[in-house]
Amino acid sequence: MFRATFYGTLPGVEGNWLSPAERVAWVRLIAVLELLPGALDSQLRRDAGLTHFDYGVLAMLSEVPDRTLRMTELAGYTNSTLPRLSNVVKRLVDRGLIERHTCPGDRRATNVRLTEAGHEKMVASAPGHVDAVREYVFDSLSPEQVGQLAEIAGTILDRLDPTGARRPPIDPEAG
Amino acid sequence: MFRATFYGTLPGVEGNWLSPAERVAWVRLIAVLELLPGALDSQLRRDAGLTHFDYGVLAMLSEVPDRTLRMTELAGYTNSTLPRLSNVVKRLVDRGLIERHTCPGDRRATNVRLTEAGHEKMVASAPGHVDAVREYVFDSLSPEQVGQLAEIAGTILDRLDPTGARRPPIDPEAG
DNA sequence: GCCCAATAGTTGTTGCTTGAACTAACTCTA
DNA sequence: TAGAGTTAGTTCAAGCAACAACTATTGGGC
Repeated sequence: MFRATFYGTLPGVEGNWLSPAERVAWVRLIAVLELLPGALDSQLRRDAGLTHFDYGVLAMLSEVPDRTLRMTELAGYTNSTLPRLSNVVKRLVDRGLIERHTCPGDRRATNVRLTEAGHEKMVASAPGHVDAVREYVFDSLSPEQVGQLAEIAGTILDRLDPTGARRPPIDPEAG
Repeated sequence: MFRATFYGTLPGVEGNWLSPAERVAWVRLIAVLELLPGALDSQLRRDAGLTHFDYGVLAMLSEVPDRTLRMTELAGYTNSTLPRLSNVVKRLVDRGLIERHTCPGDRRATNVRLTEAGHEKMVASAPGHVDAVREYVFDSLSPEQVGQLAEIAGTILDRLDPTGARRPPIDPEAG
């Protein structure tokens, strides 16, 4: 068996390399990072004609009061950027799933609102998507592991997004 | 505070929704999935002029015997596809970091080999990249969490890649 | 009241990924 | 030793994302 450690060490070269345990965790995390988004995208494209990002936008809107959010706020909550969101929103508007309104109070700003057709799209596609999420992730994790995953991902997020601007307020009792 | 749970429940609609604990874990995992690849990419582009995928290709080659792999094998180990790898390899060949050789035994196949320049590129960029990995991920995780992360990611990978074709053999003692 | 900086979005360009064709080479079978 | 089917890899077109440049609006200072 050869020593394909993939990341984290280069034999004979000085460096603050990862430990063996860290290397194993890192290789697997990278693989999940590379495979899971594609798997989620495939399921949603096939069953709902939506990208995972489209779904995230609609899901976010479907759960806020009045089903309306500012572009900037929505970009933050979907871990995205304004230019990317602007293009996606344009397509979703063309498909009648959301609508744009210039904010009356601040005419620079744009409010995005889920339409009734958009809500119906979510009603039709969310259960199937959640089934896929269960299949890929939660069905094979123990309750302890779910808690560990939340802790670990939260810790990593604190490093990636120290200000917390990208995290919408969550009420764990909701639902 | 509103109830932005983002994924996993649609009030008033039937569905096998996620539990509150699962929702928290899922929202955070999604955020890591969306932010971490971009963060790794930025560091490598800035400091080494490589994408994270480029780096993965070079890293994989740098750690196998003779620094040589088949295209198909390399595509599998980098969680990629043949078309994608084909384009990336073309660019890396143009930059002199790797070279292509038709396999003598099977003239359909192509062997890709890390050049000396490619190895030097890795020597120059790997330590900085590992520092970034530490900063984003491992510096703030306990040893127990590293083990938990390996377990959890491994379990998810079993679902995403049941055949294991995408996982190179790993020797945790290596390094 | 006017000017300058900051904020909110959009657009346009460039590059990359994906998926579908396509070529070339190999293997198995009759 | 054909022919059929499979495997390896490349190429092409379409769609999406990142980055930079741009417009429009607001607010603050003099």
